[in-house]
Order: sequence, then structure tokens, then C-alpha cells
Amino acid sequence: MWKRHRHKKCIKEALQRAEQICLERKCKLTPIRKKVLELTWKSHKPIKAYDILAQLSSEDFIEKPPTVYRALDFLLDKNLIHRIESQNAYVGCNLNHHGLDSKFFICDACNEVEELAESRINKALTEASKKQGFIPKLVNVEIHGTCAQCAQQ
Amino acid sequence: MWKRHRHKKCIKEALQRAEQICLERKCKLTPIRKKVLELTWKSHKPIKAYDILAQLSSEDFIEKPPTVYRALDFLLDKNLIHRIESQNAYVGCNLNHHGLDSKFFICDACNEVEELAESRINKALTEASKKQGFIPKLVNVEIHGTCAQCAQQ
DNA sequence: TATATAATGTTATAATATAACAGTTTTGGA
DNA sequence: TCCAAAACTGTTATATTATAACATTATATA
Repeated sequence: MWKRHRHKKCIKEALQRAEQICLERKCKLTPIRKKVLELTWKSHKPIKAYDILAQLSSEDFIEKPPTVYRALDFLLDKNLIHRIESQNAYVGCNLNHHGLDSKFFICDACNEVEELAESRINKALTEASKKQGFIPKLVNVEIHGTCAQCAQQ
Repeated sequence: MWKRHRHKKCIKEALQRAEQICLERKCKLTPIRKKVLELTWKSHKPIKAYDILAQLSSEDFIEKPPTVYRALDFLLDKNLIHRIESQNAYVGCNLNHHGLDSKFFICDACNEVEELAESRINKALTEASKKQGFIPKLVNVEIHGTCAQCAQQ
């Protein structure tokens, strides 16, 4: 995704953020939830629920779908991960979501996903909503195409 | 969705557009495809593949999943319908898509969907892409919330 | 320590989608 | 016209994604 991207730092920061948010919201980052969060951060490619399942079962965890979906639901609720709707897959999030909007660039070549925090888009969406009399609660934007790295090649 | 909305007109126009597009693109709006298109236009609420299946089987059509998914794929390819990713459901489209972008208001109260043709949003998306060096091919925007009609009540 | 709440375990099944191959219809060219 | 290719549809089976429902265990706190 990015040149000279130190991914271990991403993961570490994500886990620290998660701990922080769980403190604030008085909930627990249990071993399963933590492990699932780590797996969504394994790379910047979205991971599928049943792939998470497979990874868990290759370790000491119990390997039934509800286990995974519960952990995913927990993490989604805390905005620690997002669901990429067009792929039925999940990816870690390191943004602070004030509004409930998520916007992604999804590279169809390398499958990496990058989340945007772009207020211009939000502004345009808000204005379009107002014009229509629509009251927005939750926004999801998925932009498929080719990322800068893949485009160079 | 809209006050005094004459829905039969929507359906009629959608079918005419479909015939037109099939002429231009030298493909056929077969009875199954036409029927599936009509079902996506039954209302402005997205319809699920297996609900289409159920409706088909209550008529003279064959009722197997591939039949439906093939028709849906055909219609999606021609931009005659769209898939609402957050609902695994399908809805008719009456816009002319120049770029491959689709943007929806989805009312969580009445479940009706309205498609936007809003160039300001496209512009913001294009600019954000350029800034990131990302080459967009296909954009999907789903805005959940409350529509004007439902908000009044 | 009792007990309520949260979290996890377990079984089963629902909902969504596609692979693979067989048969039929349509189309366009010899 | 008739043949071959392409497009379309039929059919069986199965893959993929997700949840319902209830049992058990851990944790927090009165």
C-alpha cells in the first residue's frame, strides 16, 4: 500500500487504541476479540469471516462461526473495524469516527484497502442529503479501482 | 417515497429503457430477464434474490437460483438495476450512468431507496482519488438514514 | 457468597451465491 | 437452407456467509 510502510506499528497502534476505547466505553477486549482484531490488521487487505475462523482454529481458540461473528460485531460496534460490503470482508480501522461514515479506496489489483478521512466528500454528502430532505445516519463509500502503487506497474 | 408518485409509469419507463438499451447493445431482454427487471421495479424497496425466486416460481417460470442470479447479472451489467450491498438486495435503476458510480439514500424506516445523480459528490470523490493517486473505476455510496416522508411522521 | 450480567460454547440451520455440465434456442455464415 | 457457434436456460449439487436458540462459564458487584 504505502512505500516503506512499517506494518507492525499499525498493529501495535490499533491494539493500543482498542484498549483505550474499551476503557472509555467500559467494555472488554477479551482474548478472542483481541485476536480477531489482530487478524483484521494482519494486512491492509480485508479478511473474510471464515478465514478468521480458520486462523483461530489453527491456534488455541474455539472454531465456530458465532464466535467469530460475535467478535466482529463487537469490533464493528466500537468502530475498531469496518465491513467492506462489496467483499463480505472486514478490515481494521485506525480513524476516530466522529460521524458514522466510512469511505474506502479498494484496489482491485492488490486488494488493499485504504480508508479516507476526507471532509469534502462528507460535506457534499451532507448537502445532497439536505437538498433531498434525507436525514443521514450512516454512510458507506466504496471506491474500487487501482491504487497508486499498482498503477505504476 | 414521493408524494403522488405514479409507480406504473416508473415501471413502464424502465421497461422501455431496457428495450432501448438492449437494442443498442445488441442483447436480448428475454422473458425471464424482463420479469426479473419488473420485480426489481415492483416498488422502490430493494428486493432479495430469493424473493425474486419465490415470485418467479409462483408464475410459469423455472425456480432455481442460477436462473435468478443470471438474470440479475445481466441486468447489473447493463446498469438496469443495482445491488444494494448493505442489504444483499437489488433495485431498479432509471438513470443513465456515464461513469460507473451509484449512490443511494436508503431509508431505514420504510426501506425505500432513492438513487442520486449528484455531480458535486462525484467531483469530491474524483478529487480525493486524484490526491491519493488512486484511479477509480467503480464507486458505490450507500447513505442510510430517514427519508423526508418518514421524518415528517 | 449470591446473583445478575456478560461472554463464550455448541448444535443446528438459514440466507446468499456459484460451479459444472446438459440441453435448447437463436444467430450468422457457408 | 442448413450447419456450427454462440447465447440462453435447465438441473444438480454445493460453496459461502450469517444467525437462531439455548447451554455453560466467567466476571462483577451488591
